[in-house]
Amino acid sequence: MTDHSANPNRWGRIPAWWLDHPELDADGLAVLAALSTYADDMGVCWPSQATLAGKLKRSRPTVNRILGRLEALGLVTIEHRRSASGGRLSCRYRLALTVTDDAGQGARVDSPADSAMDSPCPAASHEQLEPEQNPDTLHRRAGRPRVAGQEPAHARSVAKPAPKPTAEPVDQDWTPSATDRQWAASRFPAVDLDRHAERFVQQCRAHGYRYRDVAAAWRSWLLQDMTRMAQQPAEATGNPANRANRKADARPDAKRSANRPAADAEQRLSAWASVAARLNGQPGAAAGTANPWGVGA
DNA sequence: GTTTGAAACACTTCTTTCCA
DNA sequence: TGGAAAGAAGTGTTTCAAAC
Repeated sequence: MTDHSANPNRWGRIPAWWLDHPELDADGLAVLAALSTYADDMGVCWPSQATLAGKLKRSRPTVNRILGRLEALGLVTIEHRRSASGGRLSCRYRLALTVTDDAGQGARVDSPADSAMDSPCPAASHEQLEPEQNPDTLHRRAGRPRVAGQEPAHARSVAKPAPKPTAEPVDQDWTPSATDRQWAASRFPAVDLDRHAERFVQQCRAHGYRYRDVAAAWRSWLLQDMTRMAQQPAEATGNPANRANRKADARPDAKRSANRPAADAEQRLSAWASVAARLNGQPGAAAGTANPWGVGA
């Protein structure tokens, strides 16, 4: 990610649904806000606890406790890092920028509490992910011609909101269309598409996931599943021992459960699928990321 | 009862110092 | 010059007492 942590002019992005979270207090929001100023466009950053404590004028243990609560709420995913030689590094924090079933817990961007009178910005201003946050990027943006749908969030706040489809739960009988099957078969000919689609439907219904474009969401799941299988064949087998050993190796004194990686992957999957669905609903809205999942390409 | 901060702890790498 | 030992530095976690 771009290292702009030392730049005092950096800024962060705070999803409105964080404010609607019933269990997120001021301290938690402060830590999330601090993290967001370090995070990249995917919400990933790795400031040390000491750094966060210094910025927030709190002690390091206090920040650590708040981070623990945020992780429990699903608002941030904490990954303990080790250097190549095994040394301990600061944790990597992944912010939950989009609403997932685990992290949302009743909080919705389109919360009933947010009437039109309470919303100074059009809903569309929540939608776009920023490619970068450093001032250099802002300057570049200011000097370059804009493509429709690529305006930064603060600029879009005064733009006319684009109509967006309503997110709907995945139908029990949903199956990929012929076009979707052709698309999937061309990329992953060895995959049992019916089985994958069935698992997708069951997972979505089990967690209450809602999508504006179910097909795009399924494509995103498929792409991510295949990527995971290619990168982590041992974990993809679902062998608990492998996951436990990997975690133990990464952090011997950890007390966290061994199934964290699976939960992390599930959360990321949901978030990415949600974003992919929205991007698919707004062609060319990837803001320079060139449609990272290739969905709808 | 809850929240907070100080202190101590464990773990590792890196640097410095000493000695053969 | 090279290896071993000691100390410093940086990280996250836990405990405990004080304040609210």
